[in-house]
Amino acid sequence: MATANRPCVGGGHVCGIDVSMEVIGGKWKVLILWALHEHPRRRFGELRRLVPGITEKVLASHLREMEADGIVDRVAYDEVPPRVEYGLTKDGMRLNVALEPLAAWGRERSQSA
Amino acid sequence: MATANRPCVGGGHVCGIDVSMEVIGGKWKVLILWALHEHPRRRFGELRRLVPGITEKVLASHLREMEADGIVDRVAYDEVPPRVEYGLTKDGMRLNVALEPLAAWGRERSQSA
DNA sequence: CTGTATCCTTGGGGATACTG
DNA sequence: CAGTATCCCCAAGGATACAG
Repeated sequence: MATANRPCVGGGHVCGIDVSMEVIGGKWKVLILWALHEHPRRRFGELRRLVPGITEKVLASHLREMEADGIVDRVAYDEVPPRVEYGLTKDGMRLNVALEPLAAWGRERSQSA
Repeated sequence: MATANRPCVGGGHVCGIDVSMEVIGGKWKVLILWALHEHPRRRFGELRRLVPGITEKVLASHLREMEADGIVDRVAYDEVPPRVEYGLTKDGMRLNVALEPLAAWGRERSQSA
């Protein structure tokens, strides 16, 4: 999980924001998080439609990274045709909650713009 | 200020997180925000030291973007040698507050790791 | 349907030198 | 001190084709 090479210290304690930024740093990750929050347990194809503009390759790689980071879990059903469902882990849900104030800030900002 | 070309809608309302992500998207921006939060009204050179690893060019361009986004304000004193101070605007402070839960999430995560 | 495999492009950021 | 000006690089993403 590639530790940050930036100290990000102040007054002797770590700020922690850099850790979070690495996890949500991918171009579409917060959007995937948001989609999974509003539409729990979504399939690959549905996710692709829920995040317009993303390509299959990027969606797949982002999902794998998010899985490795423990914020998304993947359940593959052994069927034909294949079926896979993605959902948020507990930690992913907590991340989403932690993201809410930031989202609110963005919403206020686009309103007053 | 380059509007996102991503809809980021769900259930009919905009999520807003994409707006925020554009503002804090630069590689070092959250660190600059954090530094300015812990050390208000800092000079260019001080900031450079407070954010170890950043180059002058990138610090300057990030500061300019953050200024354009209205989260940082720049005060130049007409002296010799030149002296410039950077600080957070009201909106920048609110952004920092909105970032705190995310920072907490990151802190918890590095602890349990 | 759920993905890989390839190939290619772009721009954000790094290194360095220079200036008012 | 507080920045520009250049040049360069590379990894994150995009487009497209193919596979189990």
